[in-house]
Amino acid sequence: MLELAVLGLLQEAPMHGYELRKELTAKLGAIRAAISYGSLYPTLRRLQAAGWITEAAETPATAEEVPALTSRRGRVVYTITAEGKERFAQLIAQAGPETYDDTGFGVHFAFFARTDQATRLRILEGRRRKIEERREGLRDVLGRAAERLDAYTLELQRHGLDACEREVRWLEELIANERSGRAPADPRPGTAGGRGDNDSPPTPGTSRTERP
Amino acid sequence: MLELAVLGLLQEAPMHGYELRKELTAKLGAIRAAISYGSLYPTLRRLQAAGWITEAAETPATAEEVPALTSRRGRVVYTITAEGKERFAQLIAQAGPETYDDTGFGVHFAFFARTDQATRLRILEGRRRKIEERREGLRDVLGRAAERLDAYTLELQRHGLDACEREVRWLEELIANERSGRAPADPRPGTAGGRGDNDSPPTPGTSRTERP
DNA sequence: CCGCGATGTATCGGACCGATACATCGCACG
DNA sequence: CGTGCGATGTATCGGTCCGATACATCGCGG
Repeated sequence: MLELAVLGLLQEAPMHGYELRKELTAKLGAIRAAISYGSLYPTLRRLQAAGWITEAAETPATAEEVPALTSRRGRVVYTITAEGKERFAQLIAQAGPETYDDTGFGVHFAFFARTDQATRLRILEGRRRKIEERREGLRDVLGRAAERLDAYTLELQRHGLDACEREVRWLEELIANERSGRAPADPRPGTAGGRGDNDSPPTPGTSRTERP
Repeated sequence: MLELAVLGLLQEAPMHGYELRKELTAKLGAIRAAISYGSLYPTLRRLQAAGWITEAAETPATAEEVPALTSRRGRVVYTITAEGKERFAQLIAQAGPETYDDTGFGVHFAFFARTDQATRLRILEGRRRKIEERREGLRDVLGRAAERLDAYTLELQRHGLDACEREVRWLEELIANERSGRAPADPRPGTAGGRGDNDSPPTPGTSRTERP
């Protein structure tokens, strides 16, 4: 999951670790607390070993007059490679079971602007299915096993059930929007948000496979 | 977290691994998918090594006529020890930072019936504080950094913000109930749910309508 | 009688987290 | 003028937990 997120962010601009973490936190703040350096740095090393990103020590050119007395540790800037972009496209398009759990879905959703419409639809529907299953499980417990459980546990289930129902409704809305070729929460096309580098045209009918 | 959950469940009855997992899934279904055996069995071994649970192979006494031909692997039943109960009480009472994250809070809440009122209040307020912080973070992003983000990411943040606001309201309600000495979602005492083995009297003063 | 789904125990590699360590920089406060 | 503190920045280590996998038994329907 982290792999996908890092690749996605570096596609927007080269960054160093600290910056990456901040951007990650901003982009994924809705679904997870803040990613740890204990995950980030090993992931960066892994990605680099695989050839999907390159690492370049920041040396401001005119800085060699500074002696190596304190062995200045410069920032390390990571840049995505062509292979990395391919890898990202592959990861974003293929949906495994982990694509539909809370974290996995959140990360995929956060990069929907770089995802073609067919895949978006597939992911939204898969997520809906999963949440519906969870919802049924909770309903079962609240119905059949209610007398076995104490009031607090029951209250927890009720709150969870409510959250499920709410998310299903949210997904329904997104799916309907997606089918009618509109951007999220954007009743009329043309106003489509991201000025800048939105790869995939938000309108339907398109969705060609990739570039040469 | 798993440690706390296992200790809590075994306090209700001795169980074997499979059963434990099912109960765990029922009790915590609202907050996490289903715990993996890859976590459960190592945890059981850890708890046993610490002396908090004991492990007993199930041998139905009148079964020695069955030869060891197939080396019948019996079910292993785990029972909590006195030290284990102490450990559980200690874990449930002390609140670290991990007590307030999604999973940690869920597990603590699921055992609120075995938690004294002061601790319940402390945990609910700590959780509220944490969610309020997350909410503020999301509001910041939606306010200040909105133009940097694409429409999908924004939509994700909105949904997350909504969930935060909802949870804060839920917590407020629970806190108010707690302060007034009522069971959750139970406007009048006397109906107090858990008939059975609730160790800690649910509320001060009220609700001693215990049935035979 | 055979297969299949539920019951049941167990391990292994890997992802991710929390704590910790250490170094630099700018600026506010004394 | 210095000094200390919060932000920036890189990095490791131990430990928890997950997903895949393996293997064995049992009851039931076809």
